[in-house]
Amino acid sequence: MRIVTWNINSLRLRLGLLERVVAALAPDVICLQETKVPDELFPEQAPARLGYPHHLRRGMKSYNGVAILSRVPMRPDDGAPDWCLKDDRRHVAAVLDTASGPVALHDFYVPAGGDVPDPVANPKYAHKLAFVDEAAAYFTAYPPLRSILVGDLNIAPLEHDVWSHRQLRDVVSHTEPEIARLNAWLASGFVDAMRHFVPPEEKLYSWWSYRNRDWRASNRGRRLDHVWVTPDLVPALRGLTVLQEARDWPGPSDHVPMAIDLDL
DNA sequence: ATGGTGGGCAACCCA
Repeated sequence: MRIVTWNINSLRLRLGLLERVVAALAPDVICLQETKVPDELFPEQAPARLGYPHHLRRGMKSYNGVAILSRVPMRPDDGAPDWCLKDDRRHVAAVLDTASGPVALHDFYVPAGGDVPDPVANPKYAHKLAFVDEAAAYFTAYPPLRSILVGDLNIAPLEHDVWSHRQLRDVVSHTEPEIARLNAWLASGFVDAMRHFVPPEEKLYSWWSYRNRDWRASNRGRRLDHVWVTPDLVPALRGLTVLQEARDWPGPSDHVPMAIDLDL
């Protein structure tokens, strides 16, 4: 089973690149973030045309939005709360019907948090911290089993998840309060599946800003996108592919797609 | 210290 996660930064604008992701990675399941399309304007025929007869979407106008496309049957999992009571379409969950039994799949888009790393001065940063606190509390209260959590978590927790740990200490996405909360969320029942494959002393990024002349030359990346699995699925982990070449495709997202393989 | 580039969608919001 191959599951892809990708912050597509507008589903409608990048349907062609989504097709390219399908050709490059042949995923069984695709989790998207920042679809930026309300449900009533979702391109209804696109998933089936790409080979995904099953899909779930939770979108809104202009901002946020998540979707899961699947080749394998799944049912919606509506158990989670409305995070921060904002109804801002940052999470969709499904239960996948796999050969080894049901597996829960969570697709998250965590608030980016604005520019100023001060929850008093910056409500977007306060929202981000509260969102991660809520998610950690939820999974602590309802310990996950046979679960996969993916998405744009907008936090790069490790020193080598950013191009310069020293220079990003006070940059939102790599601040101590965010990292502490992300670690608490992870500890609520998950293992970092990306770092299962790539040792923590090795640089690993999933996002490169649009605001660089040459993203590859400067390589000022961050690992904002994550794949977590519950410990009971660790023995099923088979591989990780970060499709860095997609950052060079015409009209790219600033995030690259990545695939996790599991023997399910 | 600053501003750099994107998307959505019609003025600035957000990343």
